[in-house]
Amino acid sequence: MNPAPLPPEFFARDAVRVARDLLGRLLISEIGGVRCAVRLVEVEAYTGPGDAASHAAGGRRSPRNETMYGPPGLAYVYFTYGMHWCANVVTGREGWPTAVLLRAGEPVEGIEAMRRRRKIGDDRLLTSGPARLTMALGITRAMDAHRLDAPPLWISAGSPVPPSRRVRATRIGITRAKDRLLRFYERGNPWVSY
DNA sequence: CTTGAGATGTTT
DNA sequence: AACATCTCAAGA
Repeated sequence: MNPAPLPPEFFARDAVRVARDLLGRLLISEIGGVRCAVRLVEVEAYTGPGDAASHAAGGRRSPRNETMYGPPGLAYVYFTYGMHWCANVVTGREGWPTAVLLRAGEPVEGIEAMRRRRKIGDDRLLTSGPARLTMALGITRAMDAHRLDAPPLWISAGSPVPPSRRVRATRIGITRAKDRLLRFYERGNPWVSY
């Protein structure tokens, strides 16, 4: 795993700050004997029990969201819409459910493997959505509660770098607060939001 | 290139 | 209902 991983301390902070510092970093998977990497270009912070959009809204606990209450630096992978996996990183302090959803990336390594896992002709749709991202990288339930500092899934500690080309983002509903959604590209313009 | 609707399947 | 994706359709 030559690119050194981000240590658990990196995630032990406010979710919005972690989200901001995640943009431009490499998310790397080694699954099924293949190494794939994407540069993160779109993330979304879930800020705690007061966040109505969070699985832990109101402090709710369930078998599904249990990982959110765990220590920072864990992957929280959940099943949604009866068919898709979405990957988050747990942030903040243990027992205080906050996380950052990994929404989109730019393919950097293992593009052929990503094309095999995604059955679509348009490369722009390879990793331009939270579930497209997990499909391309081979992330499933098995990665839930995995500590994100070693294979099969981790994030490089290398300096953030802007994407080299535009990657389509999924369309976001109007209920999403701008201060929780962070991305490098917005409607074609270089853009970083806080 | 953009928007929109309908189908898909499970958790809450 | 959910705010993910795919497909097909239509509009600018």
